[in-house]
Amino acid sequence: MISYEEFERIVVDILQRDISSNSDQSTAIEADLNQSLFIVAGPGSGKTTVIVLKILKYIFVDGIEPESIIATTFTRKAANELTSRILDWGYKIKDYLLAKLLDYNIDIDDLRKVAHIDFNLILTGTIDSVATELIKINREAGTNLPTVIENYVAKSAMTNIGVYSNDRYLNENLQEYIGEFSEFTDTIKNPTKIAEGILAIREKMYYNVVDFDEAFNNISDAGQLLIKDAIIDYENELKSRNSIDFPMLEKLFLDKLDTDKFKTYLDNIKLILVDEYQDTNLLQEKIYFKLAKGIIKNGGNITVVGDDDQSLYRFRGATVDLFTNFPKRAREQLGIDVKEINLKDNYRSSKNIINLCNHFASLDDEYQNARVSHKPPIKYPKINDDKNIPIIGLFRNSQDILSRDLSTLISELIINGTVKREVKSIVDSQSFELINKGEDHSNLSKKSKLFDMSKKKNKKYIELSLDKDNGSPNDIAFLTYSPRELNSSHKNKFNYILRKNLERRKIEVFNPRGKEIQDIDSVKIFCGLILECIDPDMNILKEDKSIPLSAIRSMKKWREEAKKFIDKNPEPREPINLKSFVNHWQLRKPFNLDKWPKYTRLMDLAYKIITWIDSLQDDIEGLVYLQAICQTITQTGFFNEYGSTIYFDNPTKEKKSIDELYWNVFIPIANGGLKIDEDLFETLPNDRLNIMSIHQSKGLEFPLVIVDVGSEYKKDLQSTSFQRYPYKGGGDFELEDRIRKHSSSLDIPKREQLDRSFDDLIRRYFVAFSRAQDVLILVGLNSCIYGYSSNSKHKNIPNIALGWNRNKEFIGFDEIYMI
DNA sequence: GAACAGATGGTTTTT
DNA sequence: CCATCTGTTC
Repeated sequence: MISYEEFERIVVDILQRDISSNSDQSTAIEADLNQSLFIVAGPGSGKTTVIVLKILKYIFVDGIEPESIIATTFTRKAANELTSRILDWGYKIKDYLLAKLLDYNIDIDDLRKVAHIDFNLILTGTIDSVATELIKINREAGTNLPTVIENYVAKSAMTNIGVYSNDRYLNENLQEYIGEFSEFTDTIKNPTKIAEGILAIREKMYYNVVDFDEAFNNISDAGQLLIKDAIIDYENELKSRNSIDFPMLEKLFLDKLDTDKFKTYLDNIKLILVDEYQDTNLLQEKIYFKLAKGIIKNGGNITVVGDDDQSLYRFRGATVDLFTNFPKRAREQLGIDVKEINLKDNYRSSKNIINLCNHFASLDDEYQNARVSHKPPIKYPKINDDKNIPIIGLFRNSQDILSRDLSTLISELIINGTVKREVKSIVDSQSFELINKGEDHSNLSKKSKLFDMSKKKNKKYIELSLDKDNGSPNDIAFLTYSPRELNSSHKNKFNYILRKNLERRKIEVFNPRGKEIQDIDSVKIFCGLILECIDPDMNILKEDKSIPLSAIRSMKKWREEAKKFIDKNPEPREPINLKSFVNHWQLRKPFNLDKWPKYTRLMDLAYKIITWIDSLQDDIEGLVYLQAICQTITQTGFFNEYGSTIYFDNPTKEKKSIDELYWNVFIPIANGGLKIDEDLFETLPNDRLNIMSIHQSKGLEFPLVIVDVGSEYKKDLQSTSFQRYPYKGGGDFELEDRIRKHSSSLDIPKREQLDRSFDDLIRRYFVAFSRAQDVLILVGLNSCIYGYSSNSKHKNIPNIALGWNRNKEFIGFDEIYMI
């Protein structure tokens, strides 16, 4: 339709993107239709731009039909962004071309072709959404499409059908087998946890394409036999309801691709583009390769884009080797030559931040063996650099002081638009070396010339500023290993203290994952009130000896809070107040009715109780919590005998139906099995400071990024080591190894479990550091940098995020300006 | 209410 | 492994 040169010109004119200025990008976009590509795209290298322009180039220059293109990515959020970018840019170019063709009245055929382009026909989405869509389009006439169930439904089904039935959870062999994947204990007795364990094993079997029959036939271990039974029962239950879960969906799609119905479809596709390919697992690779076979026959190509350094989804069966070895695997299985392109120019971050990221990625020698071979460092293409602020360190003696100083810094910056701090010292590699040798604190300043600034005459200052017109808390992100505000024993963690400090300074914080739903006050009262009504003296609770103690504790707490709440005599008091309502329920004494009903749905009781709890009806966050609870009540009712209904017609039935509610609704809530749908929070005002886990920050960027590298580490404790310096691989890696033995085409991972654990940690902090555009602040306790003293010995806390390597050498960073 | 034994649980993340 | 909670005993 148009030449590539014209396409390039239009992109400059209409989209203000100069492709030709970046040779890596233009090679990727310009490539011929039959040239498959392996694009290694470092952070901030504009990979979405490349993907979108590559698609548009094939449409406008090569005349490829949009319906013969598939583009997938890893998360729904990223998929939405990709789709809207394609539509936005695609229609901008189309409109421009139409106007131009009309003006000059060049070629009526061309005009017709351009006018007919419908970008909505490009199949974009996650692999699962694409699978669902294609299964739907290509289904046999008259077949019923299965419903895909969400994780919490799967968990409830596995708990009920797989673990609770036949009292499997009481079997010691099963408890021990699941316990083998736990770091600290030998047996797991909690039925919900056992169900999670079985689901994890099963999911890994799917994702590593294990032959189930073969694996199941060779079992002798009693625990494994029970797992097999649980999996079979679970799958039969789903089948009988025409439901599938996510792993089954991908397997189904792979199988369907072999059927005749799909043949016509495969004969017509010409391009598949996969983003975030480093997070692909074997099952997904098989799907992509099967699609690619058809595509290559049609003269098209498969292009994968990703960054091995940002692979964070091992828990989903992702294997970074599939990415690093993609050219080799494609040659062997598809018989094609794939061209490797490195997008190394970074348009996101300042020079200092890029230097830090490069340095960080190269600190650890062993890590280099896990990366794409000969990977070039990230480059900084800009010439003019007015703001090149050094990496800043904010370290204090206690969490209180740290949160106070950090929150004053943030609030001054947001409220005044600018903030200035004196540089106390500069920690450089020389001082790192001395610290590593265990030098006395007071000796350091003498030996390392840069170390102590406080006595110098020319004091140094660092000044930060936010964009005057557009600056907002949104420009700042606080990244942490865990966004939790409370620990397992409900004690406040640093995130909580920080949030309180910020709120005191009028900075609102957004941290939906900070609290589990069972820690929300109104939820505790709500659940406590329901329990008070249905099981007044806890008789049923006490009788059921298998309820985990931790759940009993939480439920007792809820009841106490509920009783306190009843004593407050909340509104409404007419026609009946809360106290008498609960009383009537406890005595099963009808109110406004002739006799007590034969049965009541739990939802009906729940809706009545809500009338006394304002926050669950009025504020947005309350409504989200309420919705999560109601969902649990209705959805889990699906898989059990009484269906979230209490029967009063005979005492045994009443007891059993209430006991079932404990298992299906209240124990999961108490054990934290309930997840809140974060999309529902989107109605919240967006001028809040984000506290998020590093995972959540993937794909995002912020002008100012604060990374928590050690707010919780006072000592070198084993319990925190997996967050900073693992001493062993852990259960996930053990499971990975065991499942891989049975995998159809993947070997047992070559790297040791411990090495993989280190690799993952390095990748995580690489992602964290590379989110920053202008300023990166590392925060933590002083003990993380200067060590802690115990029995007058100077001790260090090894920490990957602060520049240790896996040989326990403290290499550190080039320079950190301590404020 | 102190001192102690025994139990308990421990991160992240997606479709 | 270890911090923390619960329950018991003096």
